This record gives sequence, structure tokens and C-alpha cells, in this order.
Amino acid sequence: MLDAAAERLVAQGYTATTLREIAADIGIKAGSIYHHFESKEDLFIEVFSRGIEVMVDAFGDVEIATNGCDSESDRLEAHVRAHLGALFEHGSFTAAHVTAFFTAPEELRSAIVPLRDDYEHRWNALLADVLPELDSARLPIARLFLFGAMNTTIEWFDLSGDLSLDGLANLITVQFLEGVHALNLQRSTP
Amino acid sequence: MLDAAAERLVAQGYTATTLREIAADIGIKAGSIYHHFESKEDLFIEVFSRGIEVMVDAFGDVEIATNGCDSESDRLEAHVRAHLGALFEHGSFTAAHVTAFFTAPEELRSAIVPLRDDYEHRWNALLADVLPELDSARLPIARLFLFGAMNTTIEWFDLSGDLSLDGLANLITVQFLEGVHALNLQRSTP
DNA sequence: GCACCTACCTAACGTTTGTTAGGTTCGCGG
DNA sequence: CCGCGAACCTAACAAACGTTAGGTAGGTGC
Repeated sequence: MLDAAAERLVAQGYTATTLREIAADIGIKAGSIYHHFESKEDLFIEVFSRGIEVMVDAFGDVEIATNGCDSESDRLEAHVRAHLGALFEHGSFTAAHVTAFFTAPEELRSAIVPLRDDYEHRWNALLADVLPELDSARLPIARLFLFGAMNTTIEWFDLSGDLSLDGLANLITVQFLEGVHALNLQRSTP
Repeated sequence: MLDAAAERLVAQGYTATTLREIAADIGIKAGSIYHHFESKEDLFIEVFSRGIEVMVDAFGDVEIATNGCDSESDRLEAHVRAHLGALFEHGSFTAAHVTAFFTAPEELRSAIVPLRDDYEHRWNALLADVLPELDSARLPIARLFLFGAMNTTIEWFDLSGDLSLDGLANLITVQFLEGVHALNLQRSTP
């Protein structure tokens, strides 16, 4: 039922997604949803929470796996791969954050924002590690650039196409790292 | 009235935006909208069309202004600046494409997609000019990367902050060009 | 066998939505 | 002064929405 809700959410947005639709998808009636959740908002809070959970879990796994890794570039690439994996390989929960989060009512969003912030802080810490030479004021902007590159892939990337998720992760990582490197050169030699 | 519709569209998405709200914003009643448009869908088709119009016009102006420009990098940066200008300096019409296009019903989208394709083709042609060494198969992907970088700025960039639109355009352009350059090096020396 | 709980259904409720038919106001041309 | 059309309003329509009250089937524990 959460799966069905997440899928509809990605495809249609919050307001356009009907409880009657979700119920029909899993073969029950709309009223029965209220036996499991207090309201429509409550249901989708759970959906968005799971989306964060998938991302955070994937991030944590990679953090452990790359603990003794000597190449900072490889470490970043592994995290990018994990984020892309959360987007494309674990249902629609994470994808919902990219396509439908801003279609949800503000009260719902403010309940989820703290979870989002937590995930973003982890990335900030990672980037500070990987890019120690980067001006700390520029760090959040760099992160937003990277998130932009990763998240917009959901609008065009095709899992069954020529490019694999590993290849895509490498593409994004190299492009990002070299871009940031070039900006640093530009700033230090004006 | 189109302005009001575009603003609501960006803030709330398609389904959550009510004809009664739009009408109230401009001091008329909901029914009166039907004197100017045949339906809600019709109204928002016009809004999205204007969004494309703003982008295409900005693109065309830069194309003329940089006609005799010798630096391909500067030419690209001028186009990036124009796209960002369309996003932040010309009302909410263009911004609606980034935040609300996928919240609109499919019938509306399919009416707008051809206009979008036209704009994207112009960018493909520009990138082919600026990056003649780029593998033509990778060109659409490069464009999507650049669009991702430009369009996600709408979620965090603040016009009244430290960073100017010119500065942002420079940031994005340098990061993009160097990133693509690095990818080419990686491919030609495996 | 009785009580109880979980999971579901039916049937409706009040509200809001896009939409429409018919009427009113106002300004301009002849 | 008359007629006409543009711009707007009023009042309602059917449909769809989230939500709720009350009821039913089936399994579990005692």
C-alpha cells in the first residue's frame, strides 16, 4: 500500500493522487485506508519518511564499506552510486522526494524537512572530507550542484539503456570533481 | 491574470491551484475567467507557452549579441546567463516549467512538449558549436547535466544574496566546461 | 462457545472543484 | 439616443474529494 502510494505520488503529485486510486491499486476500498493511517497527510508522511530512510541507509552502508579507502575520489563515487541506487533501485520512495515533495502541503513538508536536513548534513561532511581545499562557504553550493546533477537524472536516465548506473555515477563524479577543481584554480589565480 | 496564474502555479502546482484563487488574486470572480479562456487547461497552456517564449527570446537575443564573439566559453556563459535571467527576472512563467510542469495533466504537457523540444534543440546546436570535440552521442547528456545545474538553482538561489546572477552564470559555466573537458580526457586515455 | 480484535466494507456527510446559463454594467460607434 | 459587444457577476450544477459512522467476516485466545 505504501508502494502504491509512492508510485502514484511520483506519477501525479500529491493533490492529484486520490485515496480511492491508491485503494483500488491494492484491491481495497478508500475508507479502509483509515484503519492504517489517520489521514491522507499521515499516509504520505510515512511514504516520504521511508524515502529518506532508504537514502540514509544506503549512505551509511557506503560509509562503512569505504572506511579504509585511500582514494577520496572513489569514496565520493561510491556515495554517488548509492544515492542513484536509492533513486532507481528501491521503489518510488526516494524518487518521490525529487518529483513530488514540493507538491505536498506545507504542514507535511515541515514534518519531513528535519529528516532531509540530516541527510544533507551528512553530505556536507563528506564533501568537506573529499574536498578539503574547498572554501567552506562554497561547500553548500557545491553540494547543491551535485544534488542537482544526481536528482535531475530521474527525468531522463533509463535503467535499461546503454549507460549503467555505475557508469552514470562515474560520469557525475568526474564531472563534479573536475568542475570544482577548476573553480578553485580560477579563484586562487584571479 | 496570467501573472497571477503563473505565480500560483509555481507555489502550489497545477491541481492545487484553484480558478477561484486566481480570480480572487486579480479581483474578479471565478466564472469570469471563462470569458478569456475556454478552460483551466487552456489558461495554463498559455502560461506555459509564455514561459517558453521568454526562454526562446532570451536565447535569440544572446545569439545575436555574441555573433562575432571569439571566445566560445564567453558565448556559452552569456547563454547560461540568459537562461538564468529567464528563470529569475521575468516573472514566474519560466520558473513554472521547472517546478510545476510535471504536476500538469498529460494532455496539457503533450501540447507544450513540442515547444520545449524546440528550445532544447537550440541548446544542442549551441553545445555542438562550443564543444566540437564532444562525442555527439554524449551531447544530449551533457545538455541535461547543464540544464540540471541551471534549473535546480531555482530551489536555492537568492537574488538578494551575495552571489549575483552574473556570478552564478560564471560558476555554472566554468564547472560545466571543465567537467566535460575532464570526461573527454578520461575517455581518450583509458 | 463466547468475547475480542483486526481488516475490511457500505453508505453517506460536507466541502470544494471546474464549469455553465443567464443576467448586469459600462463604454464606444453610428 | 440606441444598440452592441466586451467584461464581469450571480447562482447554481454534477462530479470528485477527504473523511466518518456503523456494520460484517474471519481468525485468535481463553
